[in-house]
Amino acid sequence: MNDIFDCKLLIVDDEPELRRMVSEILRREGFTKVISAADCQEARQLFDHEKPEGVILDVCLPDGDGFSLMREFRAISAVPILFLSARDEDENRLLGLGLGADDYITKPFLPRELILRLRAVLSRAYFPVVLQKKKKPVFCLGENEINLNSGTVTTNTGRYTLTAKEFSLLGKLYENHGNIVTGDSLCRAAWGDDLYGYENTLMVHIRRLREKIEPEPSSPRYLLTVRGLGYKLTGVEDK
Amino acid sequence: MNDIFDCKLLIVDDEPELRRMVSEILRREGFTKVISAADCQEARQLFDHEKPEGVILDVCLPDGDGFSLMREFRAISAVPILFLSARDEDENRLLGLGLGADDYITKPFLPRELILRLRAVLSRAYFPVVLQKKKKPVFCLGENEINLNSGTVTTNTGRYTLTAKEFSLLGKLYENHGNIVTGDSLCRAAWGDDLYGYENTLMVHIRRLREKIEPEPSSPRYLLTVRGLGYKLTGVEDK
DNA sequence: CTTAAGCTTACATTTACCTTAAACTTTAAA
DNA sequence: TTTAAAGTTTAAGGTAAATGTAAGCTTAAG
Repeated sequence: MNDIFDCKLLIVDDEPELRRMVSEILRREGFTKVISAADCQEARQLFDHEKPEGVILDVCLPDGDGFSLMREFRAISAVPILFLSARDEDENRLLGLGLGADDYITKPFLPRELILRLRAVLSRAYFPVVLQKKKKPVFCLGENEINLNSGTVTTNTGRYTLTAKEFSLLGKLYENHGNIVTGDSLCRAAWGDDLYGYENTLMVHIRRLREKIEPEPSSPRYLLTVRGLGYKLTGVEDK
Repeated sequence: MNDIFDCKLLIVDDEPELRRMVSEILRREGFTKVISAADCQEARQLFDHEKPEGVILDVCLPDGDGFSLMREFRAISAVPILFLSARDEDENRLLGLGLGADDYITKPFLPRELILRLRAVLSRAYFPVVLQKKKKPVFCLGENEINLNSGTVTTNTGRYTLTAKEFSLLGKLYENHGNIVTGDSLCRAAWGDDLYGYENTLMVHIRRLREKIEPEPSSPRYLLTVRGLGYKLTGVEDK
C-alpha cells in the first residue's frame, strides 16, 4: 500500500441512507475501495472475505451492537476502527475507546470531520510518522550482500543495482524468507492488484533476479522454485 | 522504547491547576516522564531540549495560540499531538485535526477519556499495526518436523520438500488430525470439485507422502489407513 | 478359500517452469 | 527533439519434475 486512499474500507450501518452518504463522502474524497454491510452477520462475512483495512462502525445495529462486533474484529485483527453513533453519552464514548476503537464520531457530523478523523486514523495505522524512516533490511545470501536501502547486490565479482521490479520481488521474498510465496502474491507485490498480462513475465523477472543474486542462476541455491506453489528465498542471514 | 509508558510527555497549558491535574492523571496511569510548560516560549525550549514523544497542547495560550505552535512542531517533528480546548466549536476542532493533530479533546473531560485517547494515539504512533499475515502451522510427527509455511519435512536423515498435491493432502489431514478423513474429502482438497480419473491416484499420492513423513512407509505410524472409510493422521504434536 | 479394498512399482504423460531473443516502453542524455 | 540506454513485456520452443495410469501384488474380513 502506497497511500491511505488504497485502503479498503468497510462501512457497517443499518440505514441505507447513511451508508450511501458516507460512501459518497469517501468516494468524493478519493477512496476507491468502499464496501458496506447492513448488519452484524453481513459485516462478519465481508470482514472475513474482503479483509478491509479500515472499518466505520455504527453502534446500533439490528442484530447486535457495534461494540461486541468490534470485540470480535479485534480478536482476529488490528485494523483501525472508527465508531459512529447517535448517542452522545460519555459512557458509550469511553466504552468504545476502551475496547480499542481508534476514534469515535457522534452523529450528526460534518463530512469534513469524518474525512479528517479517518485520514488521521488510517495514516497513523499504516504510515506511522514517527518510525517512518525505518531502515530497510540488509542481509546476506552466502557471499552476496543485499542492501534493500540502496537496492544493490554486492557479490565477490562485482556490484549490481536492482531494477524496480526486481526490488519489489526480492523485498516480498525477503519479508517471507524461508516460506513459500505464491506467484500471485509476488505479482501483487510488483504490479499491484491490476491484472497483468502473462504468467511468464514473472518468470523472466525471477530469472533476472537470479542472475544477480545467484552464483549459478541455472541451479539456484537461494531463490528456489516450489513447483505448483510458488517461490521461496532461503539461506538468508540478517545483518 | 518497549512500552507507551516510556514516552516522554509534554503538557502545554497556562493554567497551573490544569497542568497539575493532567500531570497527576498521567502519573497515576503509569506515565513516568511528564514535563510541562506554561506558554509558547517555554514549550518551544522544552520541545527542542527534551524531545518529548507526545504532546498535550492547549489551544489558548498567553503568548500565542496552540495551532501555530503545533505548526512549528510539525515542521520539525512528527510526534503525536493531542489538543485540549475549552472551545467546543466545530471550527476549531476541524482546524486542529486538519493541521495534523492526532486527536482533540474538549474541556471539561473525563480523566479516563484523556487516558484512552492518549494511549490510542501513542500506540498507533509507536507500535503500528503490522499487517499480520496468519502463519500456517508447524508440527511434529515423532522425530519429523513438518512446516507448512515452507512446505518442508525435516527428518533426522534429511529434508524433503513437499509437492503441491502432497502439500494439499497433508494440509487437509492436519486440519482434521486425530479424525478420519474420507478419500473423497482428500480428493476435493487436492483436486477441487472437478471429477478426476482413477481411485488409485489418491493412493499413489498417499504413498509418496508416506515416503516423506514416515520412518517406514510400508508400515505407517502416523498416516494410517482406515479400511472402508479413509485416512487418519495421528501422533501430531503442535509446535 | 474367496473377495474386495488397498498397496506398490514402473512407466507414460502432462504441465509448470525455464530460457532466450526480440519487441516494446520508459528514462536519461546529447 | 532526437538518440541512446536501460528496463520491461511478449512470444516460442524446450525440459524435467510432478502427476497420472495400469497392472500385478498384499492384506484383512467373511
